[in-house]
Amino acid sequence: MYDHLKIFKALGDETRLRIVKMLEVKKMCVCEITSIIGSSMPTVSNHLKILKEAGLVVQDRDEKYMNYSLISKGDKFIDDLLVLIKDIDEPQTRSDRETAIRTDRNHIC
Amino acid sequence: MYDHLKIFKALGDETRLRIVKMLEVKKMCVCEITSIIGSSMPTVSNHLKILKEAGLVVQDRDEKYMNYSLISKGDKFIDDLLVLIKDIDEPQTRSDRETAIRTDRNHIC
DNA sequence: ATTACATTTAGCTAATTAACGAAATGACTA
DNA sequence: TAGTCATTTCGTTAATTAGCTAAATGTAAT
Repeated sequence: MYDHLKIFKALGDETRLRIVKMLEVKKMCVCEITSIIGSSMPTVSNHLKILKEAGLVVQDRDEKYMNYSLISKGDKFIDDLLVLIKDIDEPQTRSDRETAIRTDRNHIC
Repeated sequence: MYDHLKIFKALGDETRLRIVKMLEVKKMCVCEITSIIGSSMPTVSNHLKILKEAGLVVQDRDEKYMNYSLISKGDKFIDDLLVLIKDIDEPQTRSDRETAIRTDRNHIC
């Protein structure tokens, strides 16, 4: 499967698009994302893997947490795509972003 | 399902991405597309419906043929996305485009 | 070492998706 | 009205996908 197809497949899933839109506002660890998405941790972890393999997100460890964030300087196609996605403003993902801002990982994880 | 998700789902299928890339080079009727894609006409017709409902392609009748083409002036998100997609150059879709140029509907349909 | 966060695997549902052939229907042309 | 291109529907099959729980493993901090 070629890269661009992989990218569109990654984004063509509601849960993964929700995750991408949340990561626009802040870096998040798996358990924060899990608490907002409402799926199990293995499920969320797998979605993150798919996003990572599509080149959309990157991970870095922050002490005991694994932080996920949108890739900042990657492929031109992906950078431009992420700019386009920033303009998406839709009730579910907006609510997720507001929740994400209010969420403190020290209370959740 | 909200619009942007519908768009990514439409593009997250190899056959439909092939169709989009072919439509970059010319308007095509269903039987031309069918002959290049190699699926049955009902199948291709359904893919075109999905692309149409995502707002990516439009149709217009040209005599006995139904021409499909990429939307030229639509939603800003879609316009920008189609610009990004233009840069995709990958063996399968390139070959499709070359075939499309060489294809004469009067011989095929 | 133990704890905490994360990932992976396995085995399992359930839902969705893509495809087919065949047949009926539409839409338009000649 | 007969022919052609296109669409839709039906019934079916096969593959993929998303989700779960449970359990094992990895990784790093305390």
